[in-house]
Amino acid sequence: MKFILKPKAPFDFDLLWKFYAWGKPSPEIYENGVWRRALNLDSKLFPVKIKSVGTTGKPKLEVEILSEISKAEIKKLKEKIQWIFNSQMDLKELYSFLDKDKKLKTLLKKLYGLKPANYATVFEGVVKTIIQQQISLIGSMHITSRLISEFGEKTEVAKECFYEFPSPEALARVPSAKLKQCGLSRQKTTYIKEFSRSIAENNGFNPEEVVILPVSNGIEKLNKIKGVGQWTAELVIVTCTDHKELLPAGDLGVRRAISNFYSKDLMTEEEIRKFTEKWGKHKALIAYYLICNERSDFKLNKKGGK
DNA sequence: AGCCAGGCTCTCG
DNA sequence: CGAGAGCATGGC
Repeated sequence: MKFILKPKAPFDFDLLWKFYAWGKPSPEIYENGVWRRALNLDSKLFPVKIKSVGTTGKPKLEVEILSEISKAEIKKLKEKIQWIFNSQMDLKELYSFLDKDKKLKTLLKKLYGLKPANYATVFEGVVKTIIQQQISLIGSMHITSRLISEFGEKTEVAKECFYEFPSPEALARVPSAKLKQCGLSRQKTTYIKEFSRSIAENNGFNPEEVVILPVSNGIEKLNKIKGVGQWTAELVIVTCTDHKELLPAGDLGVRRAISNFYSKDLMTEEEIRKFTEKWGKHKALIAYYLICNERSDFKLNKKGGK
């Protein structure tokens, strides 16, 4: 079955994936303008395909579900999809803010209609962000893809594979040695297994709660997870919740993007915090725009991947 | 070839 | 406390 989603304008569906298309399951795959992945709702797996059938000014997304689905399930899935694409986000305030700044204004032309995606779940966000610690973004993407291909749920429709991120249960069950084979360090293997097991066993901590908590409480909760320090917690907050006022100022990528844009030597975390005070509640979004701006000429997977 | 890349925990002094 | 070791991969 198919239905149409109408995101809040402006919204450029394809723009985001120019920066993140990867060709391997992340678990989403974006090819030729079509985004696909499987989504797990209450232990049922739904293969989903999405493409843009509108324009940036009048955005429309065609959503196709390639399995049996009930009315109630459609409603839930729709909410999930809107969440993942942040499609209802209102960019008006951000844009009038950027427009008043001579330098930031230049971002509007290139990145008009860009919205940041959210990770589908906080669980997925935490695991991915732990993998990203210390190593390069590309390196972490390879490892994450292997994890998904090996241990994620998948379903095939018309010879196309749809992947879902591995469940806590699945990752808790996988022997450490097999996780390590994906390229994870010994420590990261332990962090991910312990975190997965604590959720699978339902030890009272539901990471998804973080979405509705105030930032400081969310970070506090996340910091209790072994393997999650300040950097990881802050990244999870900006990539998994609506708290876009938070800026992960200690992140090297953020520091570089902001410093470069203003032709300054790499600023320290403190300098970044001071410098971005005037950005108010738009901090994370502006930083996100700067990172994508930097990446416009940056190509992933040059060699076609292995 | 070897260093660096979107850190974190544990250990030691 | 603060500094330092150790860890893993891919890219340059």
